[in-house]
Amino acid sequence: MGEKSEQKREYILKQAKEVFAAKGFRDVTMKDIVEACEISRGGLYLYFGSTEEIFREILLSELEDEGDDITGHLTEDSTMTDILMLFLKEQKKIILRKKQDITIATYEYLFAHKPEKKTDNIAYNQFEQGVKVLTRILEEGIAREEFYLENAKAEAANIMYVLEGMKICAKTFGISEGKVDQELLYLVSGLVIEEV
Amino acid sequence: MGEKSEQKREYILKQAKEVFAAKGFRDVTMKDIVEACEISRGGLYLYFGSTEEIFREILLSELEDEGDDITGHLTEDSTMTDILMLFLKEQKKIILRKKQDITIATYEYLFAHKPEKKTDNIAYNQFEQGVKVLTRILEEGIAREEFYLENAKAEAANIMYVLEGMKICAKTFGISEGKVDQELLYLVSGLVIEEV
Amino acid sequence: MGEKSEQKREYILKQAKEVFAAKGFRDVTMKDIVEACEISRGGLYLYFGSTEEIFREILLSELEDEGDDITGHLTEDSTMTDILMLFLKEQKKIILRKKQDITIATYEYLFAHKPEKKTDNIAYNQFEQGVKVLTRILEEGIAREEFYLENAKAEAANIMYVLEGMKICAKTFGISEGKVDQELLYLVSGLVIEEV
Amino acid sequence: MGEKSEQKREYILKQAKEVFAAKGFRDVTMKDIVEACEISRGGLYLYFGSTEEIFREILLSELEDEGDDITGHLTEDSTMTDILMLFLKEQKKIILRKKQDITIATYEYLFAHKPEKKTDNIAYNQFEQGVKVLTRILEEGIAREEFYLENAKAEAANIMYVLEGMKICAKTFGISEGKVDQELLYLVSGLVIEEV
DNA sequence: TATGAATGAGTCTTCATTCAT
DNA sequence: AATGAATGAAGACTCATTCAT
Repeated sequence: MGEKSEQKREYILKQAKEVFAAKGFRDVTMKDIVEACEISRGGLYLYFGSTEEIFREILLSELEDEGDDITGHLTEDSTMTDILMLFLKEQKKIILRKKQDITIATYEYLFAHKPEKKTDNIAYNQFEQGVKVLTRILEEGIAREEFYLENAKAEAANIMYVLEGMKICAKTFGISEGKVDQELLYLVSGLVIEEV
Repeated sequence: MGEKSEQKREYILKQAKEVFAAKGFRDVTMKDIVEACEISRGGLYLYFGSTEEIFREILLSELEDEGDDITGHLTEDSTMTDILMLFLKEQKKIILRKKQDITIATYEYLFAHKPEKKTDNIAYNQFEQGVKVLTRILEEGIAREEFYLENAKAEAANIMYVLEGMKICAKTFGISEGKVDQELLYLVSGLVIEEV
Repeated sequence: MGEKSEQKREYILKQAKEVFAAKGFRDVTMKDIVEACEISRGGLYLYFGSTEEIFREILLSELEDEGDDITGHLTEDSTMTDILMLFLKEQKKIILRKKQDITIATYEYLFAHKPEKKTDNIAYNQFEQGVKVLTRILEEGIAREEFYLENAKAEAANIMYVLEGMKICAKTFGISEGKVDQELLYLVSGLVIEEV
Repeated sequence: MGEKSEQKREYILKQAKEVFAAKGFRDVTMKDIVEACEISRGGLYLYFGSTEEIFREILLSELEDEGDDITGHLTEDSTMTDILMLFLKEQKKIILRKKQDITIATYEYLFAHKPEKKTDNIAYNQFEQGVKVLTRILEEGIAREEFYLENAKAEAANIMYVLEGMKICAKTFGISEGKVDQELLYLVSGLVIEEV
């Protein structure tokens, strides 16, 4: 059999995630996770060999959970501006979330674990996925004459950098919700063709 | 006494900076620094009590080194576009630098050391300083009719977020110089009034 | 779980006691105990967190071992003088013992660990316990007209101070067995009603 | 020259005594004394090689300060009971003193520094000196028919043990002034011939 | 004489990891 | 599968003592 009880595996990841959210990545020891799971030291090693391994798993499952939310909305009859706003609102939630937030742990992990191939890099994939989704939204918006833009892809990248910037700022010195709203509004206002 | 030899103090900071650049903040031990300085364990403790203390000092001296570079140019007869480009070029260097780069160490340090007052936070001060400088440049550019912009301050914040975003992306998955140039160009092109 | 193996716990205490008897309290390091037990550094910390903790345990078990020896004899048909002599002989053993003697360690420990409440103080309890036992013996002796005394409790306290005095003298400059006998005899001779 | 400046030597001993009174013997480091004296590390070593050496000196000068106080009174026309009370009052002060009290430091020192010859032992000398003084007082009292006693020397030793006992009890668990008075009164009441 | 920077040995303490049961 | 006692390496920190000035 590949991996003992799949159920227990999931349980460990769930508990461990809370620990990482609370302590970041570097401060977490196997002992912390053992205690959070109320299992034995040896028991944990049966499933995972290190905090790195555990965190990588958590990160991958996070990546799966995200994504396609927006694409589902692309077929609806709402305007592209609405959809863009929806996307940004989702990002805002990520930027400001406090509970179950492994953002700092993720940065700490990434600083210490640069994969050989860029495509193995979770952060890269997440960024590129964002650019892709945004590009689709913007292009469709241009087609529908909602947005005025010459280069959808460049704008998409630009927005993603802003979002990344706000994310790291939120974690290093904190940003108020007001500031985030203000910035997101500024981003959108630059795109939308104002009705006369 | 000004705390033992000021010269040795500087020497330790210099050597330590290299260690932090190479290993980040969390991985660095007092032993690492002792070895890099080729002094005794006790000798280091004569000057600094912890890696935190050492890194804080490095960070503060970094902060001093930066700053007013640009403001000096404000009186010259170059165009504001030139000055903006100069500012961004400086930022580009920071984003892409490999040598003596304590960016990752700084993030790691900040994650673990959130000061009570926001104004004590080095990252916050650095960000706000950037916004201020940019705002001055943009406002002057607007006055001189080089830039077309309604809200200089909002644009300044926007640019700073983009720069922060690129900085963290560079450290988590790497950005090529080309990408940075492209993005910076995109930023500027949105501002400048195109000559007919 | 009753904290790992109770057997090993006892073993550590036994070995540690020898170390404390040999070196006093202050000179003993966790390393000393680790070596005396032939276990690993981390292994010791599994059971005890400090020399203080270990010594406290030893002290408490000592306290249990002592005590009621004498009271058991109170019902027998021996004279009270016999019983008093028995008590003093026991004390003499304590004063003069060399092997497994943690007296000095105990003083060192007490100097450094004064509990808030007097009733938590092991030395106080030991002293008061002695006074109580002696008082009972003396009172019974008075009742049986073996001893001539006006204040049993005061005499009990007096005897205890003498014993404490001899204990500390034995440890600071040494007392010969002859001197102890002489002093104890002097104590008793002052109490007993001489037969005509 | 034997020893640099005698004045500085005395100064160091004076400052050091305060440190020992505050921290006992074992906890005091050369650094503590350096700081208390506000001299340099090397400077202290010029005069003394260790805390042991310093403390020994303090102890010896203490011994000199004590003593003959009482013998001076032997020629006066006060009763021997008065003189005995005076002696005990002096001892009471020692037992209860809090300020400038190096009693604990002395015990700690003695535990670790048993001299070869008993006559080199400060504690022994102090004890024997006490016995001698008391014996003289008691003998004179017997001669004057103030005290009823068969063996002055034995009683003297007995009293000294009681005093030692109270001293150590005071330091390990504390004795109230009332208790000390009570005990001393009990001691004297056993000696004095009651007037009819 | 006097200074105080520098040394390095020694202790404490924590953790990842193993392994007998 | 699971347990948890045991190990030992590694890092932090302090102090007595020396030595160039």
